[in-house]
Amino acid sequence: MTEIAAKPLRADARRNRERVLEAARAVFAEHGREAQMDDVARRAGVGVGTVYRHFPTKEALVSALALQLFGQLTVAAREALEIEDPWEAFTTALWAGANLLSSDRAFTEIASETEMPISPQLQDELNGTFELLVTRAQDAGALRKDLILDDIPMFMCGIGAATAKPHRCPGAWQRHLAIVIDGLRASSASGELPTAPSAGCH
Amino acid sequence: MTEIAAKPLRADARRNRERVLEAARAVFAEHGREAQMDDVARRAGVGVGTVYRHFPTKEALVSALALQLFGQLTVAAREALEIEDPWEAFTTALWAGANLLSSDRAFTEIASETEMPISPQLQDELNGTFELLVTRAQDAGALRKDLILDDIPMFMCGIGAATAKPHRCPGAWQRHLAIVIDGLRASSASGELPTAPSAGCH
Amino acid sequence: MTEIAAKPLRADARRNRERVLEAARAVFAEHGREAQMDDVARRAGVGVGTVYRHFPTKEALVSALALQLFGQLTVAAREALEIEDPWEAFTTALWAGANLLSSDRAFTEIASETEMPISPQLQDELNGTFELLVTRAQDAGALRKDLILDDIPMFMCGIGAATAKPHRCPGAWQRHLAIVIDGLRASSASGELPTAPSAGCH
Amino acid sequence: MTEIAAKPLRADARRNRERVLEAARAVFAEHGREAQMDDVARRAGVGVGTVYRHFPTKEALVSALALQLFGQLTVAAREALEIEDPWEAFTTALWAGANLLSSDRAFTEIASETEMPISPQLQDELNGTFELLVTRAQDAGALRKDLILDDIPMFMCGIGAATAKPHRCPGAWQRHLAIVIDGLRASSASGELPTAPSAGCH
DNA sequence: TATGAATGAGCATTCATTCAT
DNA sequence: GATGAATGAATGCTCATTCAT
Repeated sequence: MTEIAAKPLRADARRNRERVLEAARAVFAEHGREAQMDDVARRAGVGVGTVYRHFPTKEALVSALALQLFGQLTVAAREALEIEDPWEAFTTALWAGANLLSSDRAFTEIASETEMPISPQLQDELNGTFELLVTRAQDAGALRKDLILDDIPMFMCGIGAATAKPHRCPGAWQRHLAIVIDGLRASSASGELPTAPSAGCH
Repeated sequence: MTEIAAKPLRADARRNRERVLEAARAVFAEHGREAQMDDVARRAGVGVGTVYRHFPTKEALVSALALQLFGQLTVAAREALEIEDPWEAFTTALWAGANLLSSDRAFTEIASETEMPISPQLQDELNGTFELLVTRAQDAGALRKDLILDDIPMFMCGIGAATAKPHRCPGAWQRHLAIVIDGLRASSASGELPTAPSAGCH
Repeated sequence: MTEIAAKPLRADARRNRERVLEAARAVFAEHGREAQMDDVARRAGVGVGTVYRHFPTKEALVSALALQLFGQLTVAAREALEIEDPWEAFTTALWAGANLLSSDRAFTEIASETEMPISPQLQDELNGTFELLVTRAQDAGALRKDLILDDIPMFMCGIGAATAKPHRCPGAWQRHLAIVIDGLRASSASGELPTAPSAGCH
Repeated sequence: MTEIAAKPLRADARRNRERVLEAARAVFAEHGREAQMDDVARRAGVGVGTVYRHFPTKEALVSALALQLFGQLTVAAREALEIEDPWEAFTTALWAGANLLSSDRAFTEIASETEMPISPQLQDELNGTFELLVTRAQDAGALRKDLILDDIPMFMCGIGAATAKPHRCPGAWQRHLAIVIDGLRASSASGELPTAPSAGCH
């Protein structure tokens, strides 16, 4: 009976959490880090107190947003893994990731500023998947051999920046990524990349 | 001697202006837009009032910083123009620009957020110089033909993002740029770049 | 009972709004325009934030104060209108107005500086009421014929000045008004008043 | 010899003092108390330092201004004293004083806020002169007997308020004073004035 | 001595966070 | 649990005053 009574509340709470997250995503996308908690609350149609019930801190809310995005990115990468052609699989994952970033405007800004708050498991899974994508493409002779895993998030950030509001034309980030991908082909490598940073570097 | 006697006060003031600018550069580089005027003042070893005497607004200070950087970038580009080999000239300019960005950490953030506060003349000169670099490299058959001028700042932003504080390893942006440059070779082009935005697209 | 339950929060808020207004009245009365928001907050026993929640700007707070006073003045004038004797009605309104001003010391200063922040309706009502008072007293032959509506606020300001802090003795403004009123009797007029300003002159 | 050398400097200094005072009068007249020392200096064509050399404090500068005005008022009153007809002498003094106030717009504001900084001697002379004017007019049966000396500055303040910038039409203060003067005639008195404040009340 | 650059306390305002209802 | 009013530390900016040149 307690369970029956408890569940509806939980459902309500979860629903509220979703609404807040959704609102936060929209608001932060539009105004970047500068967006205010009150705006999130208003957009979600709840009181600020409710926002704080679910996310004890603005920081925590932003983290949750980041987590969400990385989840989606992981899913996309895993889907790409199912593509047979290793190069196509790899580039598909890149395009998918870039697409995610670009649909969430100010996210790049947020992501760059925040200490990435991903759980180790998610991090591992994401890394693992991309490692597979990279290795397979390299083994197939399509992807340059000197690319390392740590270069990937760097591209993503670059793409994100190309998406940033004020000065880009539509289509800009697609051009950027296309060039980067051309630069990633094994055939494009014009020599070793500089100072490969020590493996686990963050 | 007349010169020394002419503007003794101005000498002091100019010195202070420099100190403020220098401090601002450091502080904004470290904390981004969020840096506080008081911190700039403290770092410069002057009172806030002095900061405001030289830059009537936080915005104005940031603009001055931006102006400075773009000035340096212009100079670097013009120097690169004197290199004979067109491809080397072009890539040298890119490396110089990236180097500037990377030495001024949070500048990317600032640059992305603000309506570029550069004077039209400087803007024109910068554009003109890069246009020359691009055209020459393309005419020499070294640079892919589908690259347009508007792609350049996009790269720069990307590089800047790769420099952003929290998650990059040293050497990361160099790898990023190296890959991008490889992707820019005429020989790397694997087809036309997507949706070339209409020329003057901001 | 429903009423008590209906808006419990609002009740609290409204109470606070009153407290802030009250405090503001006292503080501005004592220090004039120069009074500080923090002082208002302290006097009201609330945080500054609360003051700003109710009045988004110092200016807005001052306006609210002005509005309040003019409201009271309007009420007083309308009450005076019910007195039968036209001269007595008119002078009663003057005394009431002066009394209001004098109980709110620095209001004169505020009133003189600001573009009157009254709603047009209130303005109209106040003007209308005084117009009636003036006309009736003139028609009865008690009030000098050359007095115009625009002279009234001028008297009020004069009275207010007579109330201003530093150099007035208690009772001063009463003497001032008494003399002015004597000067307003039809029988006192020693010739036409100078340059009657064109009617609607502001 | 020192004296010969010193004098020219004194002359310069005095000249500067005049320029500052003049500038201050203009600036304060236009902007009231809010005017800034820098504005005064700029208008006077000197550095702030020079302003401070002559007037150690903003307050002191304002006081000097007030003193100046009271000096002029005293002169005017003494001149009026030479008019034969006692009533005309008295009213002439009033008009002269009002005229002074009205030509120096924001002075009223300043005067009301500041503790009158007149030297006892000047104060005495001003009081003495007006006392004479009042007594003579009363003895002649022209001025109401219940007017006391302390009522005079009150009028002046009232007139000043009528001159204050924002809402008066040209000619307003003249009307005000005309009415007050009519109220001051012995023949206008409709009874004793209220609560005569104890003599030296100031 | 004049100058105007430097100073820094002071003030209006914002916004993340708490807590009474 | 939800609400939104209250809080107050933090921040950009001003301006009277000082002091090196």
